[in-house]
Amino acid sequence: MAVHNADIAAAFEEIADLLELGDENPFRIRAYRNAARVVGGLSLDLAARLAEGGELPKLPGIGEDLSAKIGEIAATGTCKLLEKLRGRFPAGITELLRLPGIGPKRVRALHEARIDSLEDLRRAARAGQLPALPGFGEKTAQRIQDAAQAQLGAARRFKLAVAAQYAEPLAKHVDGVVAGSYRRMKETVGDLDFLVVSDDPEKATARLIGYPEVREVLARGTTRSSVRLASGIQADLRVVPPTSFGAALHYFTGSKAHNIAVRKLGIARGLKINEYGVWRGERRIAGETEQSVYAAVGLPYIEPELRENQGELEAARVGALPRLVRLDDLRGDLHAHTRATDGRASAREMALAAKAAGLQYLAITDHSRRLAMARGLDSRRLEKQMDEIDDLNGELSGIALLKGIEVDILEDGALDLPDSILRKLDLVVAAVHSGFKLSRARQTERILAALDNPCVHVLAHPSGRLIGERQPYDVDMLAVMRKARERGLALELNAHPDRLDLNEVHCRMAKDEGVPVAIASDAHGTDGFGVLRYGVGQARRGWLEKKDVLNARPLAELRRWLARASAKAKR
DNA sequence: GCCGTTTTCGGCCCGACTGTTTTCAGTCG
Repeated sequence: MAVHNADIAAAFEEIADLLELGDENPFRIRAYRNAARVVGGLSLDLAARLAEGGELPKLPGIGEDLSAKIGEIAATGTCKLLEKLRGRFPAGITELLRLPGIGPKRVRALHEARIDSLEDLRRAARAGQLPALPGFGEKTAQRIQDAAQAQLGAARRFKLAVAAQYAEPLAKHVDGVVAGSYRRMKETVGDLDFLVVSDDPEKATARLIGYPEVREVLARGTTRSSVRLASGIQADLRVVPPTSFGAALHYFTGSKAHNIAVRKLGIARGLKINEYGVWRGERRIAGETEQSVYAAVGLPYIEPELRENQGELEAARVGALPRLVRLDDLRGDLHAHTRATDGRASAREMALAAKAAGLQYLAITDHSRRLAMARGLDSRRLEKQMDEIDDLNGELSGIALLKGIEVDILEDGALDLPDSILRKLDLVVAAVHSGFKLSRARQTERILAALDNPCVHVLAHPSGRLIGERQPYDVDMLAVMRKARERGLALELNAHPDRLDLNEVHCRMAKDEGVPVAIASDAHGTDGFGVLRYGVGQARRGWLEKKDVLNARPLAELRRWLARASAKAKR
């Protein structure tokens, strides 16, 4: 059973939770949480590296002890400390920590009253036992009871595109900007953070509370308030004076780990950084803009998508920040469907919509025959579509159509259409749409075999995940990347907000491995190109620059790349 | 548990809101 970085991170999180329940040194607990975050966000597979006899890289905040624990968990799936801590508390008690309004102190109080699970908690709440516990009053007890019953423990996160539908109108309503993980373009958003500049906080707060979608006011203070919207999403509002705008925006954009790291840099320079500014003693020396905050600690501006304390501060210090790809860098789109299969528009309509979206080329890549549900194309229908595209290219100006296919990778790694027809296309995108449950070894072997087919140019949605719905299939992504590199192929970053696949970690891996990434809309209708902005957001979180993105190249250059990939295959 | 152009020991980000705790702890972001 392979141990993944996510498993190591989960073990460290659980250790942190259990140490917290044991009232251990908070800085030791923080060290474990930090290690969980660092390991979880790493593109290098640590267990695989160790299994090959390699060394662990030097990781920030991970010293001798945590390195040894990584080795232990990589080898055995667990570690002695974790097992010892698990023995100290009943199984499942950490789920209580996930409830809003409950932290380690109250979980301990519950534990002492023999309340050790969500089920125990519901029973005790119904029996009216909670208010009598130390540190609990009527209101706390009621809040916890509501949360336990509503299963709020499984903190709900919203896909970025869904959050956008709530965030943007509300930002307009309160005349503020959205900060938080939304601004960092994280693929899912837990709550919405709004920042309003005003010398009249009362008025700004009243506007939030008066928003028609507000269902519940969770907190209401002089500068900060929180509400829950009808959709279930929580919105937090902060009001600051104009002189503090930059410091506040920086603070509320996060991430928390990035902010802590920046504040530490401040401390080293004798500065205090909070949401009101950068302070030397009583004097504010910066804070009107985010740039001024970074400048105060000797750094250039850092883009929000990079602010995860995953190396961006070190890169900033040595002038090595990436110049992140932008939406307007995209010249074309390499994955779109038409009515011929499961799309909703004709090739002509899609071409015009792509042109209107500012693109210069669009690959038509309908499904292949195996995907019967989508009326996938066989060779005969594909030939017909190719003729249609030739005609359209003769007729349309300002947009070029590429003849392509999204061909299924069958379970044995063969492609769903014969090479004889695939060779006639401009672009072949290969994709897995079945057999998600294959073992890691078989899945990897299957995909590597498909990438060895000389006709293939791009691997679509490489992990197969659907955010919040379907786990990625188990595949050795590093092996896939190395094969793509060897063959001169690209990997797709499918920009559909349900997919965002490659994820940010794999984007960074692709960059490190020198594999170009195609940011593709997978549009099924003329309104399908708007999602490219989410793909670009994810690419930016993965440190990708214009030069790393295949479809940021002009058409002539793309054609040369496609020809080279094909020529390489023929050798 | 980590870490060092003040330190190998003694620090470790900072502030707001709530509820119950009569002066502040717990939780959250």
